[in-house]
Amino acid sequence: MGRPASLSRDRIEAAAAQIVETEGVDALSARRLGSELGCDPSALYRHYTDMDELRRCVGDRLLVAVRTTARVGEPWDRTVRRICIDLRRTLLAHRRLADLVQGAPTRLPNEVRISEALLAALLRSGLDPAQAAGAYHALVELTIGSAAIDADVAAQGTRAAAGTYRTWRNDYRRLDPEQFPALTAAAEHLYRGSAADRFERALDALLLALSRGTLG
Amino acid sequence: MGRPASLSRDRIEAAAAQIVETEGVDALSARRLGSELGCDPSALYRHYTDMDELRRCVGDRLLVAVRTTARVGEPWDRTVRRICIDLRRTLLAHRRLADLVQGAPTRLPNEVRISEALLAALLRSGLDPAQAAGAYHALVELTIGSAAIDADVAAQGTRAAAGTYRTWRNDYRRLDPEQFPALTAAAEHLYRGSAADRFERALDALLLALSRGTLG
DNA sequence: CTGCCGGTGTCAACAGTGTTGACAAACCCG
DNA sequence: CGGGTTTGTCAACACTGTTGACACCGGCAG
Repeated sequence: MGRPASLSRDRIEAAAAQIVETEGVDALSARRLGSELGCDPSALYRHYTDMDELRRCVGDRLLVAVRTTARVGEPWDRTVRRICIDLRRTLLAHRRLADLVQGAPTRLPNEVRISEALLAALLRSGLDPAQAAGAYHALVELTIGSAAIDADVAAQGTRAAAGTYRTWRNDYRRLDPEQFPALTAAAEHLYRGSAADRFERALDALLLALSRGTLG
Repeated sequence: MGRPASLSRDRIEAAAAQIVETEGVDALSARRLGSELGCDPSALYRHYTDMDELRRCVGDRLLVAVRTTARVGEPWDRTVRRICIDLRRTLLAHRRLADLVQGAPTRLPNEVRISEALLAALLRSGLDPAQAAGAYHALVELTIGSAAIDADVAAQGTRAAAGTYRTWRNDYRRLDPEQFPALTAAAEHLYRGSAADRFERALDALLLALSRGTLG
């Protein structure tokens, strides 16, 4: 009953995802989305309580790109590593998508799927559920944190990012060596290589600690 | 020469920090700050190019609370641990302060001070500058990530946070065990204890990996 | 069939936001 | 005293999320 719906959560989220992919999350506003859908902005409030709820749903939808199907014979730590790297890459693929996901867990389909895959791999490693939960939290914090920190620079593209990193190194190097001996000494090595490499090394360190039963 | 200034970066930032401490960063707007200072909002643009620049400066100012003076005879890993925990606590102390700091490094006074202290401790451990830089990145990513993830819940206060965590556990527990065996099995142990405890365990795992020269 | 109930989209409006360009006040220097 | 310069004021623009009244229109009951 009622007037036939021309909108649906699916159609709305598809259009919203399109906007986010091409223009970044900052371009996603009620009016912009309305014009894309050919409807009044206020119509969106018939399907979502908030723009915030809509944003969370779009954020989760974009997480479909994270692959979680475990490959046969793959060791647990390779699975975990692959998922975390994929998750981080997906978060960085769209400008500031990380903003939509960080904070409270959404418990939406894709997030649940990724959590299940991570925990399954951790349990497969022989950890008991409590230890697996601790490891899960540590891995997610590192992954989301890395994505949040790198989001702005990653949005520039790799060429521009390299220039930005060089600028930062120079800024640190130019500090007074008397006052900041460690920082000036290490300046040359800060923000070296790609952010992805730095993340993977941190991830490997954490995974090694996990495999030795350090955490939990 | 020129009209005598009634505003200054110091006075502006002090008022802004006051607003952030009492009402959270969302309350910090040009108009709100102007009314606090008894001046027109547009006057702020004589002292900062952007509201974004102003926010970064305020964010850095609030980092004064992070203690970095190394205690005599303190082992390097205790120093690192203390600074990271203090940094995370400070970021969580003000509603969404983490938002102001994450992203690009500001290279403002307090951030430089904290970076210097962290790198000094890492160099003291015997790492070479390149390894210290890698360790620094890993530690900062974990710390900022933890703060970013916990920000919303931490703003509720510890009592309400416990209830929120219980709700999440219940949501995960109620999932279909056929489809999500690992998640339902570990649900009981997710978001257990305080977020600070979870962070410290992750931090310890990372520190242990560092001390064994895993990273870098 | 009529009439109404209720879901859906439209419209106008409110209260915010950051930001800019023209203007005026107030000082220093020549 | 008359510029020149800095600093704050004012009004305006282009946005944002959100709400309440209204109109549309289908299915169901009488």
